[in-house]
Amino acid sequence: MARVTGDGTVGKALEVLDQVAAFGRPVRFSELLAQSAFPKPTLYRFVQTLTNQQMLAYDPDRQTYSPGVRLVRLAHAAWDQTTLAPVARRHIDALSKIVGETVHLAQLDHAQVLYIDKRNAGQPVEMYSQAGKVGPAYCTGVGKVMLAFLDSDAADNVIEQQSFHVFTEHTLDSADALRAELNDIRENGYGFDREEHEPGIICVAMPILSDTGRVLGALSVTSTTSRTNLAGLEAFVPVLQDTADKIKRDAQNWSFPDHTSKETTRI
Amino acid sequence: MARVTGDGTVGKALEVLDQVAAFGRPVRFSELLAQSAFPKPTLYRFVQTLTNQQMLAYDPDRQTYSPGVRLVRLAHAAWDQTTLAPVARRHIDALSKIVGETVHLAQLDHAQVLYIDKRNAGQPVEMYSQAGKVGPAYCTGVGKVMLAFLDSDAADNVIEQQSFHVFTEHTLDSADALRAELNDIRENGYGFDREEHEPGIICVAMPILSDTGRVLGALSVTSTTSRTNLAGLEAFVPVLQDTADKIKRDAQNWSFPDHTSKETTRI
DNA sequence: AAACTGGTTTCATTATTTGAAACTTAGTTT
DNA sequence: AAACTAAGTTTCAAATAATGAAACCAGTTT
Repeated sequence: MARVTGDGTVGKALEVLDQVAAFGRPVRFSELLAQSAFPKPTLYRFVQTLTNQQMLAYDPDRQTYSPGVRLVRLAHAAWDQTTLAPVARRHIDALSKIVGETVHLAQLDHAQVLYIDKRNAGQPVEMYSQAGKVGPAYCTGVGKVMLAFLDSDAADNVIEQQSFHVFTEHTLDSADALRAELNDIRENGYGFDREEHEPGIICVAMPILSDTGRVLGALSVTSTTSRTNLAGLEAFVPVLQDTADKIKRDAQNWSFPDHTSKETTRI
Repeated sequence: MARVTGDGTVGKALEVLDQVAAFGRPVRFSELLAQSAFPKPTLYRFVQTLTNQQMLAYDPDRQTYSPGVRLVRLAHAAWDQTTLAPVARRHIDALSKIVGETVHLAQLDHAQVLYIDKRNAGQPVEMYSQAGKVGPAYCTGVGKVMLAFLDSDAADNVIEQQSFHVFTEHTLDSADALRAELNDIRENGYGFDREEHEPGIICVAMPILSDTGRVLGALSVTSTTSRTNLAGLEAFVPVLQDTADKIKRDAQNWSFPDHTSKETTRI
């Protein structure tokens, strides 16, 4: 019988790590145990191991576990090497200046949208508090445009995992409704969020596709129904397209500076 | 014979993850193999597992691995729940406004200094590019003040792992020199970086200690020898102390808002 | 003091990891 | 095109590590 987790011991340990992170607050061992599939000593050892490895942090005063600092270090590397953020940075700066609205850069993680960067028109950026956040794929602009351009196996797989929780009266509430919408998006090359996630919040979203057609990520410009409407947002499509093209191009040419002997450098 | 890694299979897998992250750029399997202690099939399986788990990302076009996006999501949770950043935010904002110099907030990760937040006097913040960076503990202000207040077993362990690479003519170049310095710091309650890491760069650093005496992190105010000197920086000690106390207090009272039914929320 | 709760350890059983060797591509060279 | 090479992948028996029922050890509560 195939295990849910797969990937042996390492997969199980990472499952525990996710479980802790999902709590959103420091948790006690017993709380984890209560909702864990693992027997007590097994879970105990995983938690011990992860704590040793600084993947979890243990607060002896409160006797709680939370995600460890080692993750912050690793994520810095991930953000820098794997995400579109470093290549896209200057392009979304420019985009946000032109459109004067909030701009998001996102990628897919499992079946969710992972926000990688954000420009809050005008405001200085508060990065870490935003990047790393996840959102639903089926009811966000960036989510839908990315789904629309996945190959159909991958798309099916992701669609299957959507919750179709109804946030507003415009939320797409079924796989069929979503598939229809994805067809439209494929036709147009871009998509909207029509107050599907939060009332009064609308956006235009544009996929970032590689030359070979792989989905690299997505961009969106967000606004409110009090300031504009879908037609108003649609006017941004050319500049969004242009920005997406530039990011695509840079992402493909990007080659990492070879700092072979990297002694730790000044922050 | 005790393994270096310890922590069984999970520890080994995480060692591989670190190895990939340390490269600072996408790497091929063969590059990893060349510098790995693991035999080919073992390393191969670890890389496979980690990729399945999205802890690594595989680029099929270039046939390279890099740290995966799952880390970004996990780190968001870590930054939010485990680090001092969210509690310290308003205090370091205030501090940076008062002193008008660059302010750092750091914690220890393994034997290194991990920068958690930063205020770049005046400039708008560019967070992600900075938070997550690591630096040496033996030649930075924040590193030394944290070491000084660790209990002696932990300190010994960390000191043992320092490279004592000589960056400038003022860099402490031995465990003995460092230990002497740590004694002074323990006496005073704060410490300096006397151009030990980079010529012309100096700082005052203050540990953030819990009521029970545990090291929670450290704060520093950084400047240049062209703008001020150690005596000038020492004038900031009272306000640094005050800020550290406030962060300590808030960290201890901090209780996480209980969003039990956390549907994904807007970014 | 007995019962309970939350956390930790033991140890024989079981399942997983391990790695030498063999194999498969894909790319070069003769 | 055959022979060589390098990089990546699979096999399989032996070695090792993970597993979890049960027992144990604090503190607390009844």
